[in-house]
Amino acid sequence: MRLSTKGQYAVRAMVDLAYYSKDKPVTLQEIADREEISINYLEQLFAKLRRNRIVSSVRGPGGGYLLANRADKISIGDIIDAVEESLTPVACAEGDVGCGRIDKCVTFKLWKGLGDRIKDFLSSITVQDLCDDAGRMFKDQDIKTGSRKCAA
Amino acid sequence: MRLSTKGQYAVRAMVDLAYYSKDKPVTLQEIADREEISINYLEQLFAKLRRNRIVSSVRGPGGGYLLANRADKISIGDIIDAVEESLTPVACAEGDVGCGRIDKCVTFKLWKGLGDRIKDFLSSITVQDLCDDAGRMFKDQDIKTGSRKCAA
DNA sequence: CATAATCCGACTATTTTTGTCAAGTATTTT
DNA sequence: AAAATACTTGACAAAAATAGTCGGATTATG
Repeated sequence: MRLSTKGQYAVRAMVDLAYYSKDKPVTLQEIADREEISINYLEQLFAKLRRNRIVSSVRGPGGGYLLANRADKISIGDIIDAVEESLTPVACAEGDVGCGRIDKCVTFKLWKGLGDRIKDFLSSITVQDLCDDAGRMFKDQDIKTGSRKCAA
Repeated sequence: MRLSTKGQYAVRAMVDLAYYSKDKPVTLQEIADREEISINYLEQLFAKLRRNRIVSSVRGPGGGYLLANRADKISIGDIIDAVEESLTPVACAEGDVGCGRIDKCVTFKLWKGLGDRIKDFLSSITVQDLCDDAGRMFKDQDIKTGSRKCAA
């Protein structure tokens, strides 16, 4: 029941981006340095984030990435959905249809229920919430202090 | 964020066991047939379940497995804990200690919160609950109808 | 044009998952 | 005691997912 690093990195990168992009684009290089994530790997993640319209990009010198929406409109669930395949704990609980034998499957309701809890929780927390936390935690310090060394 | 089949199989097998073992032990072969799970794989799972005192075993002809406790005292969380490593979404949220930088890590609270929700939910549902569901669903039919063909 | 940045697709190594297999141990029935 | 039944253990292995790398193409700026 582990979230892949893909999801963890994406959340960290998004918080970092929200925290540092006031108006001008932030480059992946900056984020990679602060968060200590390979820039090549970040590229993959941001490609997905862009396709899902979580971020927007500006090419060329001076370019980089921006949030596509207000930070308080982007939930953690949105981010993980974008880079990760799914938040449902088992395949048959995907969507609402199940395996076509819902009425006969004892465990379907269970996994569906669990998936709903997970989604509800992650939808209830926004990038803005985490940025506020970060602001309180770091005040003047650089935000990177927090994410460095920490596995999550 | 997928539960491995190990966890899914274990839950199905435990419900099957609870449903069919009124007093006498149920053999793995029976469970394997009904649930269409490789008996060799089931052996591994039941070894863990036994070590965690979720089930007890009876050897020799006529032997098999029994629940070690009342079905309403065994939660789904117990089962998954026994066969699966962990229910925490990220490594650093394991236990309560985090990475030793809790006070500096922006995302720790998030993952800890998610893990708590997952655990709370899975602890709130017991094998008995699922058996009751199964009883309502199948009435006279064989319970296996449900689990067969269903990925979960 | 040179440079700084994103964009894109292919490739690879490692780890985890999902089993299988074989030989052995313990127990009960006959 | 022998045979049948069932659990135990540990090694092995194929397949899938994860994590990360690499090279180059594209785009915009100055």
